[in-house]
Amino acid sequence: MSVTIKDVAKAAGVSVASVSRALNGHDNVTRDTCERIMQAAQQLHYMPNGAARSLITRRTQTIGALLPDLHGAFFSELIRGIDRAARARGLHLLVSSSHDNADEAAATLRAMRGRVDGLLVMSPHASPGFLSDNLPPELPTVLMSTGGDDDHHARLTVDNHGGAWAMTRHLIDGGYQRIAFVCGPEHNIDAAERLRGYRDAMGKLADAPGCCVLSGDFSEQAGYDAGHQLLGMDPRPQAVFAANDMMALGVLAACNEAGMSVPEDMALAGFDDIPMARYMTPSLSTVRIHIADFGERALARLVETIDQADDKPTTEEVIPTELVVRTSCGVPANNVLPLDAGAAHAAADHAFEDRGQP
Amino acid sequence: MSVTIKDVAKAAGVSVASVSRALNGHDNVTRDTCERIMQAAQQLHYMPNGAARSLITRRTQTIGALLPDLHGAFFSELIRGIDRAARARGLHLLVSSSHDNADEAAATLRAMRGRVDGLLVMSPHASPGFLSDNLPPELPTVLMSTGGDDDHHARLTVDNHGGAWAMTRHLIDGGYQRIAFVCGPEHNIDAAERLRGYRDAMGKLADAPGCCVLSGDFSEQAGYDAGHQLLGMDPRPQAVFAANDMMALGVLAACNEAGMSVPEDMALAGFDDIPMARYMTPSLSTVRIHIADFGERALARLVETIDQADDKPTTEEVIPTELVVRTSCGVPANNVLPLDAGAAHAAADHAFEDRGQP
DNA sequence: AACCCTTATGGAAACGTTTACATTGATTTC
DNA sequence: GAAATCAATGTAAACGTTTCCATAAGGGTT
Repeated sequence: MSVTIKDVAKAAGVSVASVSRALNGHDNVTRDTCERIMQAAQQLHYMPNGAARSLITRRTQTIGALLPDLHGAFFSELIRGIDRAARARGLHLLVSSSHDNADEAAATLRAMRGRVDGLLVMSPHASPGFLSDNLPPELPTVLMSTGGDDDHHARLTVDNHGGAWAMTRHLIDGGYQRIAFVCGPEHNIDAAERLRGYRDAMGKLADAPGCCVLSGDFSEQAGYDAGHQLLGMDPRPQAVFAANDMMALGVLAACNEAGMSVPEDMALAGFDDIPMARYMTPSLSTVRIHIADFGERALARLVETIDQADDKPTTEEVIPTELVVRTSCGVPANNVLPLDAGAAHAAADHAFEDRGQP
Repeated sequence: MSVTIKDVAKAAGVSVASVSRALNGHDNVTRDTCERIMQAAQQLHYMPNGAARSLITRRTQTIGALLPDLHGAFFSELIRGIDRAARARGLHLLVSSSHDNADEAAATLRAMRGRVDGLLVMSPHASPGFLSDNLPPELPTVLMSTGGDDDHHARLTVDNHGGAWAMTRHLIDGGYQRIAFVCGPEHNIDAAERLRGYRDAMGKLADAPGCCVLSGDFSEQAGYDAGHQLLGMDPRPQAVFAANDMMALGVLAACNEAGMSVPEDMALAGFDDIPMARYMTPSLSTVRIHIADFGERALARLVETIDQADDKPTTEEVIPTELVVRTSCGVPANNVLPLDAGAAHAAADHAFEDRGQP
């Protein structure tokens, strides 16, 4: 069996209590014994058992993150932010992806009890009651991009509505009239808010002049399909606003395939500003979310909640978005009208923030 | 305080043993009491404490992953693979990034003891002795892309040498003679192997005719810098092989900025085949690693190790790589010589595997 | 020299489970 | 009808820590 604190105590000729004190850096232990203990521990390759320790300290130094998925540029960035903030505080990260499977997500959530000090939950798929049924009570939790009327927990959301509104406005100001929108998944709260932003900017009504809404699911394939549909329409839309960048990529592929050029024949915009957006040709106009900041902020918020643990202001915090105008929308950033002058800017935002590995 | 198994026992009017049995689905408990217990548990919102449970069962249903970083396309894909395999087995994932900080990595490693059933370690930065000093003994571990002479643990590596060799050969066969190579970080084992593959293909000698090695660190910025250097050389290299895709991206940016076109004025190749590679213009010729498979395989291997736990074959497994010829290298896939015919293929590998979210 | 105060150390309880073992009561078997 | 078997349940030990409390040993201060 593996070596425990008792073995160290025996080897150093002291009691387990002293070993524990020495190893945790308490001051009430002699220099001499302390050294003897350290030496014994090192020699035996002793490593304390985390489960036993956190059983009694009621601290795990770990936070759990339940995300809908772990894959893709968005989550990579999100995890980066969460990890960065966690590391800064010496916390570990227990990640989990639910992949729309509610039962599995529930099981995961229950398994978290006793293993984490707090929970970060992103569950954009509306599912009333799910959280209140399955969140361990008494466990500090921060909800990210999550719907529902749960008001016991702090909540962070992205300004999807504002971002979509701004982009739509930008396209309108650029002179486009028939602007199509490609939706995200049906019951996704982010997707719904983006659609609402588009609609509000277009003039509230679902059948406002120029309004045209296609379904999608945030996947590139869905964008590609939507692109095909768009190209076959009779009064063809002049611009397409996809609810995320991956779908914009799909639309672009469909356009290229059909020999239509973007933005000349069809303007294009996305949402998220994933790293790829600025490398595409044409570079993609999009709505930037500071995704890593989002994650970082959420973790910071969670830690606050853990530290107070009593009074919960349960406020909602909104992460702002930012319009990023590149070439794909055919409209210069300063909102001038001409549709053909959009090829020269966006060369400067070539920030080297990425570090590929390997 | 939060509700424990005792509370449930009291509420159901039984002993804690019965509650435990009922909740874990043992068969030796009456239907009647079982129901009563379940009901009490549900009503009290009881969730078992993972720390207490794994303290006695010696199982955590969690595996730890220590990676150099969590960010970027490569790790995103790797985690996807690991997560997929873990979920399939009902295992949780405790991730951690070491960011080259040895002390921090050591602390993390020790903190894993008692919290995980096994460990996945990727530590491409050569550091002899580090692992043997800090890996919890008796803890099943699989080493990924990790050097050192540790022969107690199973090991998975990528065929970096073979991949780099194949790409270099491809460039040579395409008619290029002066082929430059942009290195990865100095003490990185993946990077070293890729360099070795390049050298071997070029003719072993560091100063073989046409050989030209520039330093780098896998970052886009390094590629950009290397690109600038390359453009200033007198007998300018005809082709550049970057040790990873991100650096290739940087080289491309430098070329574009200088008005040089790829592949006409300078051929370009990368390594990894990150998702972005096929979206760039020109699309990037690269060496594909099935990264997700790599992760999946590593986890499978770890689970095997955990399950046997006694005899350790401690074998090494090599993940194959695959040459992906697109347009940036200016050489068609079938190795014909002309340098100017490389613009029409690679349109078919447009696989919709990605699902951006949101 | 008796006192108190401080400091180092050990003993043992506690954390919330699971499980080996003991106990009970019912059912079968002769 | 008593003995033997069996299923359901309870009791208590164990897992490896931390920490409260008690104890012992110094070290000043009267």
